Amino acid sequence: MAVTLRDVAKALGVSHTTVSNAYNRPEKLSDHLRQKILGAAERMGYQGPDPLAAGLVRRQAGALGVLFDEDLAYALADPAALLFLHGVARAGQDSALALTLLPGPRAGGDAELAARTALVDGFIVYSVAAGHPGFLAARRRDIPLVVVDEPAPPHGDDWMYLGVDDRGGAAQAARHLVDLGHRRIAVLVDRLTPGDRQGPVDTERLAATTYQVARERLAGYRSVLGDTPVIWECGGGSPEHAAPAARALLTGTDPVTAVLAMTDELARGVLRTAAVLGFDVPGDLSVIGFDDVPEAARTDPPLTTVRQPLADKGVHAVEILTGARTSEPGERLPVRLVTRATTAPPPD
Amino acid sequence: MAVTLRDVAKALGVSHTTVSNAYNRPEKLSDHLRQKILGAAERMGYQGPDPLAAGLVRRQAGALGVLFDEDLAYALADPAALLFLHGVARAGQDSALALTLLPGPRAGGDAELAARTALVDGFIVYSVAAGHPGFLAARRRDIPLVVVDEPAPPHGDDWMYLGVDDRGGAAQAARHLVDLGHRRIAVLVDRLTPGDRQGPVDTERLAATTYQVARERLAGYRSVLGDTPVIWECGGGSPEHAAPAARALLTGTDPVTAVLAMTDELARGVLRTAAVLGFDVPGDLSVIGFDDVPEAARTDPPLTTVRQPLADKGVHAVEILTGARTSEPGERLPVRLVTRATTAPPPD
DNA sequence: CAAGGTGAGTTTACCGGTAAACTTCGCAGC
DNA sequence: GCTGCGAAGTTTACCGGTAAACTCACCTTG
Repeated sequence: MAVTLRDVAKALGVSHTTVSNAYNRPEKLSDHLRQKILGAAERMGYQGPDPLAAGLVRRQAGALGVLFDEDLAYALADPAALLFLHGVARAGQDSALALTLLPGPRAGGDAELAARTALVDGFIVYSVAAGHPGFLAARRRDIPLVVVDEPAPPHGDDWMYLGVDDRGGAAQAARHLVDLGHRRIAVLVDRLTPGDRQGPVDTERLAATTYQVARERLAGYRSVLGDTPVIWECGGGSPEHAAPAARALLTGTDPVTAVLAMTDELARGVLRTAAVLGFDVPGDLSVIGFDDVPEAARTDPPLTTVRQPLADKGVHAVEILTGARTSEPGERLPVRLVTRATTAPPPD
Repeated sequence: MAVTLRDVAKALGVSHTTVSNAYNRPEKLSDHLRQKILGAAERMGYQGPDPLAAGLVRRQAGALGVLFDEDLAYALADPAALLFLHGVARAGQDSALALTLLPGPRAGGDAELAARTALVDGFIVYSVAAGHPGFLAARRRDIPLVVVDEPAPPHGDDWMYLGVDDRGGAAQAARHLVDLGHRRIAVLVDRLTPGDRQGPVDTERLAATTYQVARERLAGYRSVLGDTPVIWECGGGSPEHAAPAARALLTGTDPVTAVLAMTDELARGVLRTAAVLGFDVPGDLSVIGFDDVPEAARTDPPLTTVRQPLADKGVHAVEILTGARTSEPGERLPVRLVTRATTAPPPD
């Protein structure tokens, strides 16, 4: 039987509220009494006010929940997600908020249950599929929720939303290639819908796209390139997932001279595969990524990519959640092309 | 005023317990009534049982707290901490536990308050200075706590502990260099005590070491090398922190032929500085790290290092905390030298 | 000297649930 | 026809706090 606040109060002959105040509102009692109470508490083995009980009556948990699309371990392995989390952590720290990473839907854990019962004051939903059970459960709770990137709000005001100018960034990247003279260009996308489907994308498949970010970036590429580019779905976001696609696109009957990868991770995969196949980048092949994760500056050669402010996005998300910043509906942060060394005019 | 469980019960003329059971124990009531209750709840805008209230009476939070030595953002930037977190996340997910990252002591946040009030069922303390206020507060709570690496238990049973064979690993690394013929060897350590002191370490400073891991690894190095090696304190753990030290050691009057870095991050810094200064590794200089983070395999040339099972450590920590694994007091996981390409006999 | 303030506690009223023990009722077994 | 029993609910007793309103003695202040 744990010692409670009332036990301490009884032992000292004071009211339990006074003991509570000794912990939470030192100014409400004399210093002398406060020391006496704290001393007695220590002696009696009282652990201090129970956080759960305090949280219940205060109606706050002191933590922010972060929801990812997949496994937590996967999210931590993704440089973009990680950088975002950096921003969240930094901002959360400033508000003395802990960060609660919710278990993803993949593993044994039940993502819905987790989101329904998580002890948090708000949710940050990072790039999650529209039907994600955890997301659905989180939405039902009446604590603030901000969606980052994905899913896009169907009506514009279903939930607070924070994204970047995916379409504009993609257009910039495509424009850069066209300006360099490229005509045979391929687009690499991780996924168009949840699942691990891979291979070239036809019109029908393209129309079935559910991921909003993929849709926007593709729209951006196509706004410059029209229908010409081959689009290839990789079935996953890691560099390894890009290898088969890169191999096919570089060694096929009509090899491309440039690849627009929808993420830096995929771009890294392309770079690696190109090196293995003996292609020179950017001599034989140009590559552009998207995100500008820290690794992008360290690839060989350094990756030309579209920079989005990932860490800032994390900071913004927290600020929107805590009300420190008002979000215009559907806010989108700017992006810009960072020209490094993986792009050049096509051979000949 | 939010709708409560009792409101729903009243509206349907059933007992509030029955409504509670509709959510938590479906088998305790008929399917028909359950659907009726869930439907009414939906209609009335009831959000489901309040997690805080449920947590209070159940005496559990459904989350594990993770405590780092510094800023959260810093911890997320450290590959070793991150890999550890991977393991924790994986294991936590299997137990349907959320991961609560506590704000560190650096930023505005009060680490003690955070640890005292965190809504968690247990603490994982990762490599934290002995006097860390958050750690002290966490210890006072009567929920399980497992310390990883740091601080070492003064008496062996003050808290559950999980570490690795730092001393043995360091000895292996030193032995490898000696076997190759190296005699002028320097040791790079991030810190001996909290703070950012940097420079060569004299006997007095060495004796003042408070970080247990540093102490153990140094002991391991010195068990092979004796008092001969120069020890240099970098004042921090990032690759950048290693640069001044490397510069001094390589360009001084009596340049070393090998560096034992206490972490891979420092080793990476040495590699980088050596390259800048035109030293060939391993021709002119041998370097050994410690940890074997993923980056270690990708340095140029790939880093010889002492591998410790970081992710497994995370898994173990969770298992110990949840009681799925019994920890022998002061358990230490094995390490082993991974010989890659940064070590060779000294020049001439 | 009465009115008003302030410091230091106390009283009272929740916060929103869950679990264990208990009641009822229909039905199978002997 | 009596006993036993499981299913389906209900009753009762907490869980461990916090906040707002109130009391009361002691000071100021005009």
